Amino acid sequence: MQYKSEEEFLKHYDSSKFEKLSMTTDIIIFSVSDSLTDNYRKLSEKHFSVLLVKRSDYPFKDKWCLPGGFVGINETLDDAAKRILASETNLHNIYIEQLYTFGSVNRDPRMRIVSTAYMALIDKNMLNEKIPENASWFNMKILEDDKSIHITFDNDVEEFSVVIKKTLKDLTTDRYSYDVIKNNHLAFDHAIVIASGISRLKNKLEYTDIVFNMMPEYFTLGELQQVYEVILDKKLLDPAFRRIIANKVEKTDKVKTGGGHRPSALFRYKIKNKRDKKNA
Amino acid sequence: MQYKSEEEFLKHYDSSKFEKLSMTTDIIIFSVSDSLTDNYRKLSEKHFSVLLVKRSDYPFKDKWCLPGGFVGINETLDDAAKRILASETNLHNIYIEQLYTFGSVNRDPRMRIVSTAYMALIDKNMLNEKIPENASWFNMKILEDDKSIHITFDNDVEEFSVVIKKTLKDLTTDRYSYDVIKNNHLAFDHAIVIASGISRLKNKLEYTDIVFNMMPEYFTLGELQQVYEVILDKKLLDPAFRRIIANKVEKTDKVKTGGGHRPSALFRYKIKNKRDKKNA
DNA sequence: ATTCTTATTATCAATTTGATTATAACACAT
DNA sequence: ATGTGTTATAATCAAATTGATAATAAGAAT
Repeated sequence: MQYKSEEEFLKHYDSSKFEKLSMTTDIIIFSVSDSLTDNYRKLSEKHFSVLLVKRSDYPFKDKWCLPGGFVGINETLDDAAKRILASETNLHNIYIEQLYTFGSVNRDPRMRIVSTAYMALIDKNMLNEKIPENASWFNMKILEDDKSIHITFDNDVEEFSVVIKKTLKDLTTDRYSYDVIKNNHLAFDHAIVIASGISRLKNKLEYTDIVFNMMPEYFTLGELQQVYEVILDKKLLDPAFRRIIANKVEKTDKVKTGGGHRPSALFRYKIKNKRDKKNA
Repeated sequence: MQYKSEEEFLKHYDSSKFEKLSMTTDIIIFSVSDSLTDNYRKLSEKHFSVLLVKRSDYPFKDKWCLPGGFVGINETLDDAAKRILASETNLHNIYIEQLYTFGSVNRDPRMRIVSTAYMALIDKNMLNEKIPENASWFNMKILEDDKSIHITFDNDVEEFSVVIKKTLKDLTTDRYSYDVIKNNHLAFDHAIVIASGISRLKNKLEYTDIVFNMMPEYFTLGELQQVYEVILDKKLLDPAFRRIIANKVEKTDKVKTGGGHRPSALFRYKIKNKRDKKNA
């Protein structure tokens, strides 16, 4: 059949002729938390943490999963992600970026569901409002090598771990494909989604200022370094770290005392001067 | 209603209760081509090129677009991308990676269609089989600054350009959102899809070996440098380039003569020694 | 043989990194 | 008040990397 114009074509268009599926978005909400390690001296240690939700219904009843939900027919993917993020945290203006779209056929036992994963970073200190009843922050301990990723999740009530095998997918870009080896507590393919998010975040830590989305307005360089160390799972040398970070932050006249040692200056993220290309 | 088990739940599950939509994949197939600049001396110049398809039907009849197609209900996104890639090039084992999922509501005038874009890189010399009748390679000339991207497409028969405005979306990661300012020849939101692909490729050129997916087995360092230069749209200093590339390639005993100057050695991509972390 | 052109290596200063050591200043114990 | 432990912060210096320019190489054209 021939149409004379785009308008005419669209008027007769039968949208039912193509197969349709459902889409969801899942949000990996990362943050760093302070855990008291020495109650007496009020020393705290930073942890890399993720927000998980306990499933109350089938499928995967009682397993933990990422906050997520269906994408409305008149809703953009970004809007769906922001809606879900806001419903979990009551926060707006949060850093969020699209991560990857997971489209294997049987990732959901109910039906064909393609899910676009997003990664959000928040400063937990902003979380005045309570998170929902069925949600919980889990501290993560990540051990990664060429072959596998081992993530331990801990929310003080329960602890579990997942093990993911990495297989080099492409030699030129060092991309890996992930296979879950051990996972008794995370629903769907969310172990892999989280692993992908961790990988993205680790990479972006090194070449962007993304970390500041997880920091409060004022922080010490030691605290900032701890955040890098706990996410990258490696110790950094102080002087090298300070050199790298130096032109991204500015010293304020505030200090943090009480640590039983020399007080540390509080710094603040420095809004980049666009003319100064070296800050990029 | 309460179910006793996951099996029972799934047996009664009504998949029609959620809104459904269609998904497509679009593939940005990038390559580099040699264009003769001096017929007499057989001098050629490299161009960064992309494969476009002319739409024969509505919507966007007679406009150019990326090769793409609907994702089958029992087909993974990756499989759909590979299927479409193979249908355009008759090539398998091509480098392909997922790029981004475009999910705005009205990106297709027919109905709600979410599209996951993939980027593929090929060496055009491998293309023995002809590309389809309605497809064409376009050389691209890319001019980019902080504010905009200007891409000129040229396939020797026609030439057109698109202009895209960049708006800084996030300060910490220098992410931009793209708005099409001028576009009379590309269908859908494919101008933005292509711009996103170019951005991804430019970035990956600098920290991966992705470029070798576009190179023949044997190449001179001059040719390789030209590929970098034409994609990044800037001149590189020879010694610096050679230092960076040195441990990624190995010299063979073949040479390329006939250029009216000292012959150049032919190199080959060196498979990385996994123990040598410095090559990563 | 001379000249042109690009290939390839050499050279060297400038800058950036890696790593260690030195100094600062608070909190606590004596 | 003094000393000790702890982390903060700066200073130092060798090693490695980068930016930039100059020097040499070798086929092809004249």
